[in-house]
Amino acid sequence: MGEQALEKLRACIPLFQALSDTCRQDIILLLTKNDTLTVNEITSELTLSRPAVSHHLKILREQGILKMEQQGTQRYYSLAFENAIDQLKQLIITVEDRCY
Amino acid sequence: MGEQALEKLRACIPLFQALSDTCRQDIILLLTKNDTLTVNEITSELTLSRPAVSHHLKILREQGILKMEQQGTQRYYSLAFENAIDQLKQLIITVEDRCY
DNA sequence: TATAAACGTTTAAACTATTAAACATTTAAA
DNA sequence: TTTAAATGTTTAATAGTTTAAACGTTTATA
Repeated sequence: MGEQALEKLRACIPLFQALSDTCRQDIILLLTKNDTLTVNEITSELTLSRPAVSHHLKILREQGILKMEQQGTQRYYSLAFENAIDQLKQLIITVEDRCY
Repeated sequence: MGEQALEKLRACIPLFQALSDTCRQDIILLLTKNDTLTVNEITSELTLSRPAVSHHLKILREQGILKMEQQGTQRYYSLAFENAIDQLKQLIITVEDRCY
C-alpha cells in the first residue's frame, strides 16, 4: 500500500469514528429532513439529553459534517456533507491506485 | 436524505468501526507490504500479543477486509479491499444522489 | 498414539467513550 | 440592569472496547 495510502487511512479515523455512531447518524438524518435545526429542536426529536446532543454536534462539527450559524441565542445546524464525501473519495482513489 | 441513504450509512457502521483503529490499520499496512502473512508473523511485527492480533484479524475478516486460507496449522491472511471499497462507493453514490 | 506447534476463545482487568446532572456563558427582552 | 432563554462545558457514573493470561482445539510429526 505504501505510506501515502496509510496516511490517507489514518487521516480518516476521526471521520470514521464520527460516522460510526447511531446517535450521530440520527442527527444527520434529522438534518437531511429539516435542512436547518437548533439544538433544542434536535433534542426534542431524539431521546437524548441536550448536553448529549450538544456533545455529538461538536464531534460532527469538528469533522466538517455539520455547519453552524449563530443567530442571537440560537445556533442553527445544517449538513455539510461535501468535505466528508471528498475525503472518502480521496481515500478510495489512493487505495485503488496503490493497492491493486 | 431519506431512509435509503440512512440505511446505507447504518450499514457502514461496522466497516467504519473496523477501520477506525490504528492497530487494525497497522495490520492492513503489513499486509499491503507482504501480500500474505500468518498470525505469528503479524504478531512478531507488532507490539501486540497474539490473542489481540487474532481478535483484530477476526474483526477485519468479518468486514471482508481480509481473507484467510488455512494450510495445515497455519492461517494465511491477505487483503481483500474490494468489498469495503465497493461499500464506500455505494454510500457516496447514494448520498450524492439524494442529499444535494 | 503422544507430543508439539499454530491458532482461536473465554475471561478479567485496564482503558476509553458516552451519558446526564450541575454549572457557566452568552444574548435578548423586560 | 435584572431576568430568562439557548446553549456550551465540566464532571462523575455507566457502558463499551481492548488487552493479555489461561485454556481449548486442531493438525502435523515423532
